[in-house]
Amino acid sequence: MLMRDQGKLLFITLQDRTDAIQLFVSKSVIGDNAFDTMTTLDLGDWLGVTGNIMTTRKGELSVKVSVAQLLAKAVRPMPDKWHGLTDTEVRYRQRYADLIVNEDSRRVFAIRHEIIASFRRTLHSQGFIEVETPVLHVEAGGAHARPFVTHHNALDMTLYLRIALELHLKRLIVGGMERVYEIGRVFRNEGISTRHNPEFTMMELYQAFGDYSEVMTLAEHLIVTAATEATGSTWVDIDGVEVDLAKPWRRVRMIDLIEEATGVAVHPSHPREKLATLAAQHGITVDSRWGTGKIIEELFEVTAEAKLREPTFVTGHPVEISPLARVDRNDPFLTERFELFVGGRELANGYSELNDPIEQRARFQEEQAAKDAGNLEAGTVDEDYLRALEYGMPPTGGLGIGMDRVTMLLARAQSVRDVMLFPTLRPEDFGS
RNA sequence: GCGCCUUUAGCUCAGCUGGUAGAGCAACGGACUUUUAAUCCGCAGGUCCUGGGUUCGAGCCCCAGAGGGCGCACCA
Repeated sequence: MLMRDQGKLLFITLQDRTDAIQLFVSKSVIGDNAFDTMTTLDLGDWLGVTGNIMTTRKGELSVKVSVAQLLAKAVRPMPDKWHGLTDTEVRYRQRYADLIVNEDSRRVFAIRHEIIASFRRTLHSQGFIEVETPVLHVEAGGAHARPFVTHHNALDMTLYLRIALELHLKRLIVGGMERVYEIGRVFRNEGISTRHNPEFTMMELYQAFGDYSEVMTLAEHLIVTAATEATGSTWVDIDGVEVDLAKPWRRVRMIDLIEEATGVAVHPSHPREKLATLAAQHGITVDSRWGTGKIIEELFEVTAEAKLREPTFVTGHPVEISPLARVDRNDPFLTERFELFVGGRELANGYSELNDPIEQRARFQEEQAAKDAGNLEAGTVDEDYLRALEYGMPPTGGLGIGMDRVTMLLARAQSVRDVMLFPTLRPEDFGS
């Protein structure tokens, strides 16, 4: 609440999560004692009132207070009522204070909620079942990332916080659930930036009898629908330019984007020496362990990725960098995979799932070999997952969307910390 | 991990060539019966992020450290 004291009259702005209303408090109405108590109220106190609706002379809809009750006292001084709270560190550490004071902060988290609710409605309407899978993993698979490591005392075993939802959800496709999704936290033990927080929220879905093309269509539908339902518009700001998400999104192969950018046609089947030379010309230090697929990915990241302002599905990732994706039915060196880029940022990733247990084992073994050679992000052989595939997984399309980044886009936030209620920070020093 | 920037009252910020710390709002005391962050008068409020150093004297200069921001790296 915020008070304007006028002697024998008080004007108080009372605010809750939905709106604000003015209170009109007259000394002659509530009596001297009650009035004196009211004048001791402070900015931020929680107040309950009863009274009649009235309009003041200036036309402000108000509650003419007959009874008021202090519900809770704000003992700590509120931030400045005009300038608000702008110190980013305090806004992130003391989100409660930020939310009390900054309407824009409340707006961002309202949008975040509406986006997630919209996703759930869309998926529900298309027959997807929401599930929950383990956060504590015996092996951290489904993505290339360094995991957080923890320990279970009673079982005396090492456990990893999940880096992806993928492998458990596909076990459920094997189990015949056909359309499943999970919206959940994943953890990656890596750097922090305006686009990265160690824990973040992913939505992953798997659709039996689908493929990467159908899943791209679904990704587009999910995000455009969420934009409309959460913000009332399909327009977003990308690097200062207004872009309409409703315009159909381009689909283009990674190797074609590299050719656009460099003027040189590339393909994972080309001689490694040729690709390594091209990469070096673009300032890439080529690691001796990289195959042609990894070099192509690096070329894409350096020459093309940052230019992808408008929503773009980049497709056809090399097999080498896509251990869980099915090989392209028309090109044995590429996969039926895509990543969605908006404003130069990756928002989503998906593919036609690899469902051949023999080929999957071979891919896992390559991952394991890379890990043994010192690649900390490489995967391992997940025997239970292979056993699941041996029971038979139907052709399946899979999709993962970074919910925080979608929220950044739709809420027009500049940092991922602005769309997470409690971003990861170093611990605060409270003295001793 | 590297670079740049930043840290002064509860909040938002000033603080000159090094001379002993300020404003507005909030708080506190008082006046006011139709105000819209913003009436008027008065009063109080400080580990100038921390620790060293230079100096007669440091918020300011130097060194080291801490928190935060941004960029790079990392993040398929």
